[in-house]
Order: sequence, then C-alpha cells, then structure tokens
Amino acid sequence: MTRPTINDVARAAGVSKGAVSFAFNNRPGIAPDTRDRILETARSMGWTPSSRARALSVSRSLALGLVIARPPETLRSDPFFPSFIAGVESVLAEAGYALLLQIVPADDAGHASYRRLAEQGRVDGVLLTDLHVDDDRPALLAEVGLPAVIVGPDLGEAFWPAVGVDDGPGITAVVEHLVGLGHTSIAHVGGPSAMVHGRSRRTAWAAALEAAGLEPGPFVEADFSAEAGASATTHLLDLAEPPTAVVYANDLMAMAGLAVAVARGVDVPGQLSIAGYDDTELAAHLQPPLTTVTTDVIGWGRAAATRLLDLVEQRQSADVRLDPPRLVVRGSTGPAPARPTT
Amino acid sequence: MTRPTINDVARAAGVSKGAVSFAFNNRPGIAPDTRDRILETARSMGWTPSSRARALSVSRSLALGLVIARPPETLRSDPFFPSFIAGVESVLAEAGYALLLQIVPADDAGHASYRRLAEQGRVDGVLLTDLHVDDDRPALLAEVGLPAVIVGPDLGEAFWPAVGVDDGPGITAVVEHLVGLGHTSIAHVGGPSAMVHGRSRRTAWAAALEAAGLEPGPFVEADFSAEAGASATTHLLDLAEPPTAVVYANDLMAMAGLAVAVARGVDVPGQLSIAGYDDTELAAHLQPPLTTVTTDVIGWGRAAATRLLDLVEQRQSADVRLDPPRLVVRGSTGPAPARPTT
DNA sequence: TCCCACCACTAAACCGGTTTAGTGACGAGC
DNA sequence: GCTCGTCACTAAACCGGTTTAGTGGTGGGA
Repeated sequence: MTRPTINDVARAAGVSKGAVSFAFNNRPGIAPDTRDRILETARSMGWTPSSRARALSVSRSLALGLVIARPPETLRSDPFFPSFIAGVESVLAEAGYALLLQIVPADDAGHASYRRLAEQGRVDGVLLTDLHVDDDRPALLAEVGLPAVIVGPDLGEAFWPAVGVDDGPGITAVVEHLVGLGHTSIAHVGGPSAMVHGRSRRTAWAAALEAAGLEPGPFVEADFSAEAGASATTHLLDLAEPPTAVVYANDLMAMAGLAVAVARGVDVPGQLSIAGYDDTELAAHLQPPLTTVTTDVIGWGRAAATRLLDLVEQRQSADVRLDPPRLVVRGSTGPAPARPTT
Repeated sequence: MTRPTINDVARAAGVSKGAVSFAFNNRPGIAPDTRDRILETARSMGWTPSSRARALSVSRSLALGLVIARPPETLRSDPFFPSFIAGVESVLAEAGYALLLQIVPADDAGHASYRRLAEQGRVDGVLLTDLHVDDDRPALLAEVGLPAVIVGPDLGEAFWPAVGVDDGPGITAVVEHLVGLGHTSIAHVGGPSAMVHGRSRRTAWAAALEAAGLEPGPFVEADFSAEAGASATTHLLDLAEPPTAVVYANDLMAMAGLAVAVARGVDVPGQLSIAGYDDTELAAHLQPPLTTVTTDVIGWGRAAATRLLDLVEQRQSADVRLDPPRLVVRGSTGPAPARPTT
C-alpha cells in the first residue's frame, strides 16, 4: 500500500538507484535499452519521484509563493486574482512547480509571511502584487534572498523585474472615447494614491485630459470599494457644476456609482456617462451595461510565472509582450448633454 | 550569506544536532539551561528549521491542497473563494502548514491534479469543493490514499467528512420572507442541478413553498453566471403569468436579473421582488439594494482547515458549529403587487 | 560499597531522492 | 602487448532535519 521508493524501483529493475535517477532525468550514461527497462519498471510500479526528497536534494522547494495582504472583504469582489492565478498555474504545472498561496490580514503588508516563507525555505521565489508607492517589500525580499517578480507596471527603480500591462493606455482610451463624445468635464474616481495601480490610472487620466486640451476635471480619491465608489459619486453629483462623465478606477466603484446616479434620477448616459475598469462579468449585464476596459489577466499570470521561473532557474528570459488593455464600449457612455446637468 | 543549518547551530552551541532538534520540539531530555542556550544561539544565528528537510524526515509535506477545477471566467465573480481561503490560511499558518492552490480547467474535474499531488507527495490532504452530485473525486482520493474534507453540506454517504453550512435554511428564510410579504408565485433561478449546492438550494426552495401551502412556482435551471441569470429572468417575465418574486441561487444571477427587469420597465420591488444569495459586496450598492443571504465564509474556511488538519494528524476532532446563513433584507423585495403583473 | 535507575546527552540511522567519485569492461592506437 | 580513453554503471556522499539506540555520570537504596 505504501508508495514505492526509488530503491524499490532500482531493485526491481536490477540496477542501482543512481541509474534510476539518471534514467528519469534523462542524462547520458545509461544505455537506451537499460533506460527503457527502468522506465517501464517504474511505470508498472506506479512510481513518481517524491517531490519532498527531490526538494531536499536539489536544495530547492519547487514551489513559488503568492502572498496577498488584504482584508478578505476587498478580495471578494476582486476579479483579478482568480484569472491571474489560473494563468500562473498553467505555467507552473508544466514546469513541475506548485503555487503556495497566502491570504493574510493587511496589517504588516505580509512581511511576516514573506519572512517565514524565506526562512523555512518553503518557496524558491514570490510574486509581488498590490505594490505600494513606497513599498519596502522589494528590500525585504532582497534582504532574505528570495527572488521575486513584481506584478504590475514597471517602475524602473525596482530591485526586481516587473511583469504587467501598463494600465495607462486603457484609461487613456476611455478618456479619448469620452472626449470624442463631446465631454469636457470628465471626473475621475481613483484608487488609493498610495498604491501603484491607483496612482498610475490617475496619472493617465490627467495626462489624457491635458493632451485633449481640457481642464483637469474633479478628482476623488477612493479605495476601490463599492462603498467608496458610491460616496465619491454622491460627492461629484453634489458639486455646483457636476461632471458630465466619470472615469472610475475599477468596475466595482463604477457600478456602485451607476446605482447612485440612477437612485438620484440622473439619466445614464443621457446626463452622465460612466466608465469602469476590469470588465467584470457583471459589467455587461447591468442596466445600462457598463463601458469598461478589459485586460488579458490570464496571459499576465502566465507571463509573470514564466519570468519568475526563469529567475529562480537562472535562465535568460525573453521579454514577453502582453496584449494591451482594450476599451469595451457599452451603454453607460454616450454623447455629452447639450448643457451641464442642472 | 547562506542559511545556517542545524549543524551550524549545534556546533555554535556546543551540542549535538539531536540536542538542537530536541530543544526546538520541546521534548524531554534536555536540561532547562541547555535548552535556553540552544534556543538563544539559534535565535542569534537566525536559524529556523528547513521545512524541506523536516518534510522529508517526518514523511509529511506540511502542506494541504485546494484544487479548483473551473474555468477562470466563472471564478472571477465568485465571492466565495477569497474569503474561504483567508479562513483556511489563518488556521494553517498557526499550525505551520502551507496551502497549495491549483486552479485548473474544468476538463476532468481536476483528476490529474489530485493524482499528481498524491503521487509526488506534495500535500498531506486536500479540500474538496464544488461537489457534484455523483462526484467521483472522493473515490479517487480514497484510492490514492489522500485524506480529504468535503467543503459543503454533508451528504452522509461520503467517504470523507464534510464541513460546511447547509444553505437550505438561507433559502428557506428568503422564501418565508417573501411569503410574509404576500407573494404566492415565487420562482427560483437555480444553479446546475448536477452540483450539490445547486440542487440543495432548489430543494430548499421547493420545500419552503410546500410548507407554506403554495403551488411550486416556476423553476429555471441556470449555471450561476450573469448571462444565464439574465436569460432566465427574461424567460420568467415572458411567461403568461410571470411570478411576483424570484429567488436566485446567487447574487450574480440576481443582479443580472434585476438589470433585465429594470430594462423592461418592471418596477422592483413594486411589481417584482428579487432576492439573491451570497451577499456580494455590490449587493448593498445596487439600485434597489439587493435582498440576499449572508454566510460566514471565513469561519467556514477555518472549520474546514481545522477538520482536515485533525484528519491528517490523526487527532480526534470536535464538531464545530458554524453560524447559520442569515437573511439580509434590503430594497429589492417588497409587498406583493395587488394583482399579477400585466 | 555496589548496583541500578535515571537523566542528559551523543552518535548514527533514516527519510528518498540527486550527484560525484570510482570501477570494470571493452576497443582503439602505437 | 600495453596503455589510454570511453562507456555504462555502481557505491557512497550529500541535502538538513528527526528519531532511535546507546553512553557516561550521578544519586539513592540495600
């Protein structure tokens, strides 16, 4: 009943365990028919090398880590991670690696988790997400000697390579779309400016407005949550001169904002155009359906995993090109109203 | 630079490596002051036992597995897993275990993944989610000798223990709430009847109607997706005698259904009451806000992890009581219209 | 005083692979 | 005929812990 070991296979095939190992990792020094005999014996006994033993002898864990330091509530509605992980997984499975996932309270941004993973030698490298503007995790990882790949736009100054689509062009496309519809007062409800993807979207929004020769519209900093999206929207609609269009940093805030507008009797898109970011499943099924930006998150996961594997296995890695974010126009955006909403 | 090993610590403390191991796993046979000296030496050298080496010598992986066999698209909007995993994680971290996550295409329900995890000895046990009515994974896991805990309602007949709140009472509460509002034609848009949590919700709905002395309302089988929720709703509203209330098996379908109703000019809740299940973050921020059912998913994750740990460590495990699902009444449900919608 | 039990600790085996050093057989070259 | 190199393989060390068997010293009881 107990799993066979390499010794059992060696004995059954009448060779030394070294030979079995050689045959399995097809290295030279084993005659073709001996190799075949060994592999066939192993197959018939149902033997697969124990990753525990392998990990110890090759001094690697054969596992990568992903630490998500966030309160689970904000994770519940995040459309990013499942797809991202699926992409990561598809690469790791092929390479014989496993993914270790930790979801921890946001307290210390997961520092303790990273430290533990490194000290215990649980993983050979980690993926770094949700990067903050002055994130000290890269330094921490450099200190404990854990290779990492930053998931998100490349900041240039980083210790580690970054993989990710720049979200700027997506926001730019949204703004250009709205400008094309005649809007001149385009607001932005952003994520926390302490977070990289909060800041980069805001920057792109501001830059696109400037490029179009428009005044910067009103900006409200929120935190990607529905609650914050709703109150930001209330705030915007209460302005003396409310914007005719709002670009939200994610779908969740946009959807909550849409509900607020509807509840106040503001016609969308007649009086107010609304755009999100993420292309959540629900976005297409709202009333009106939400104009938003879609990204190839699975491909992103694949790219990040590939890059990190190259890093831990000390391979040279090719630069991957990811599909840029793509604007999806739906019913929540329309021509600017003839005169400002009253 | 390279991590110290137990040998380095032993040498530095002037003892054998066995003594260091004893001190760390506080077993008898080490004098208190010797123990203190060893621990202090280890601390000052920053030594932590390598989980690779530990795993090999104790013949356990010190890791549990979670395989999610679903297309990532349907996972994107699933509010369950992040919270669930957070709960699991909180227990595992304390016990020194790690969580191995695999998200794989739905092809073979993850059979290959389970087999691989077992053969390679990657994990000591797995959590089984998304159980199908005639699921063969329990048999597979029994065959490969991998302990498991089924996440979901206990079916009684299973090979392995099950942990999870019964979702029946939640649906029952929704139906009773609607009956109390005077509804007599209450429809259900369910999940796939091939899935346990699809079937159990439908059964609860039918039973609650019968208990209230009502005719079974119309039922549409869907697949938990927004798309399916929308078309099911269209179908229901097209009936000669449309229902005055619809109970959806999850929030996503309910929200899509709500949008369909609004688009058709059906007043919610004036002409049609709508209820979901999950208490998604967005539910409270729709217009009208969605009546739904909330569950303590984090506690659920904790309970499942605890149970599985007890199983792999061969401990007796106490039966945990989970908070039952709780009805959250919001604006999408209201008194039944005086006469059927026309 | 001698014996025994017990305590604190060490030496070595073990987990199951990978990897290095070494060995015997065989053929080629001078 | 002897040496050398190569091939196919084996024996043993090694990864870094845990665990078992064994050992020396001390105290108590007869």
